[in-house]
Amino acid sequence: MGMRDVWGRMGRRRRLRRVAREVFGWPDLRPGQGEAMEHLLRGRDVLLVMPTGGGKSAVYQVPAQLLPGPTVVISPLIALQRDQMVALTGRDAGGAVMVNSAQSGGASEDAMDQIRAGEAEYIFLSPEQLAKPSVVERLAAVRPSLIAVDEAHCVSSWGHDFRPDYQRLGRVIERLGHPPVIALTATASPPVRDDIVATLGLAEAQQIVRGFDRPNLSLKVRRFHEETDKRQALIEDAAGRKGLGLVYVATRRDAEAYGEELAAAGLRAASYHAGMKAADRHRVHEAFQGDELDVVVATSAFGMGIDKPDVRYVLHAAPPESPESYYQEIGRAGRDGEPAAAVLYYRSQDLGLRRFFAAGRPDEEKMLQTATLLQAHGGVVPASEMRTTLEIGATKLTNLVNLLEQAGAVETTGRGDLRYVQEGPPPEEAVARATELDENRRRVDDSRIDMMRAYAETTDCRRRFLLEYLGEPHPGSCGTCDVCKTGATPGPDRAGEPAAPPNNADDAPFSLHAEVEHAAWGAGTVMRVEPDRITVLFEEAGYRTLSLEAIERDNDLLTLRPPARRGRTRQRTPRNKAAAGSKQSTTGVP
DNA sequence: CGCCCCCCAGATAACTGGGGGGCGGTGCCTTATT
Repeated sequence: MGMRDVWGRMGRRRRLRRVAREVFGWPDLRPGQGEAMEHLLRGRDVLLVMPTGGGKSAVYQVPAQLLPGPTVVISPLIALQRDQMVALTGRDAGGAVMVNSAQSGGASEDAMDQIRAGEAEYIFLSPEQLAKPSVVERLAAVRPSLIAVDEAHCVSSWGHDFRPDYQRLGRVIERLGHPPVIALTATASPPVRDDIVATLGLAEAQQIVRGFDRPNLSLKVRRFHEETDKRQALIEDAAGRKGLGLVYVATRRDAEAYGEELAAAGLRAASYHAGMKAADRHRVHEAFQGDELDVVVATSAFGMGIDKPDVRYVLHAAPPESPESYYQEIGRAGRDGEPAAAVLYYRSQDLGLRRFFAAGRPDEEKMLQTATLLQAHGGVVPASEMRTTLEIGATKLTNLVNLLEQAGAVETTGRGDLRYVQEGPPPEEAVARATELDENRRRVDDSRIDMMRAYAETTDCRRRFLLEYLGEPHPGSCGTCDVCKTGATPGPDRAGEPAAPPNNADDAPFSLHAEVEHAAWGAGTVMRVEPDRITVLFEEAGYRTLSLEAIERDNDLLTLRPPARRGRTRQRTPRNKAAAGSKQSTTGVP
């Protein structure tokens, strides 16, 4: 963007410091914060990956004070919008408002009026609000000077089907004149970062990634064959622990069942899942914050926005769908820097539920109908009309439209209406293309589940596994996870197998993060190197593990890609910065 | 994909085993009815 660089570097930093101090009461900027803020003032887009409690919100709040127009904050949960708005209205920061369905239409109108009149600096909304052309038009008219996408990993994890309006935020950003954009998240592996940058359409985004390592978190996996054994062991484990804990389960039913069993074992236990009444959920949340509970048993519904420093353990009764989700969930323990435990109670069968969740396919019949109707019509069709004709809801239609758009068959007008692309492929072909794209995505999702299995069954250092998955090389073993401590995997399948020695990326023919090309699976990046095998993340086939023996046998199977041919840009953060950030984050943030 | 539950058959007195159906997560939003 062509923002004039009216301030020199030192001037910018000084101004940012002053605002941080005078408006927000922060004595100084933390590592990573100042750098990200400066990029925004310079008109650049930023992707910031920083742990919760590291001061992510400050990174958009402070520059917002120095930029001329209002700041649009896109946030996935109304509860998060509310928390942040309340925090801002307590300061002399220019006012904050929100627009959502939890408040009256009048309140949302007032919010818009305040933004228009310059009486509010920050406006909080969900992606679904921004799916309404009227909302986007009104925001565009007040020329926002900054857009913050909070919990940006949702763009990647929820955009595909659950909340498809995330997939459309790139268009919204364009319609709002593409001012500087900052995407914020606590956990994102390199491919997820790329996905966020691509989906939001960030230009030359500066990626600022602080380290992920949490040395005070001990990692452990306990393997079981029988469900009842696993259950009993988990209950005994939790009942014997001191301090506050979280137990993550896969189903609502298990949230209730484990909650009851832990209560019977004498703990102050509460269940939490999305099927509960809002008032009950709220009460559990309050009790958790207020130290009235020993343990919360929850589905993945519990966690976003939580920043309680003294959680001492996170037990998983079942594996989540990816190592990043796992890291996100265990990262809620030990934020105070004191020792905390992360234990996965694992049965390979439990991955079945995750495979089921990942298996959902788009409705091809409705997709074909959508395409056929639009092409036959030849003109612009309002989305609402299409919903009525097809008898489907907004979520489903947005999903189909997203896919058809990616297939080059359908486009949306500025007013949010639908139109068949001139010279676009015929409907049958469009559906075939869209289906293939969707299958690609499912293959990658499936391979993430495979990586979760690999974590649970690894005979190597668990910390290294997670950190390398997240793109942070970790030479050597941590010495504190269960594998490092026992020198062998605790599982029944591979008992007795010696622990793998630390890898030596320099000697390996394919080193960590090398860009490779596979005869059948195409382009990929080496994500993990072990003595006898490597794991590659292929752009279309997902994570695949290849034995070095097979690679040596067939010279054409896997080849290095020359840098010029690399399709996608990986991490732009210099290594030394990531390492410096890593050291900072180990101090723990209360 | 893997489970739980129900039903039924077959054997046997209060059981067991097999087969089939249904279910399983995350949150915006809207809009009509108490």
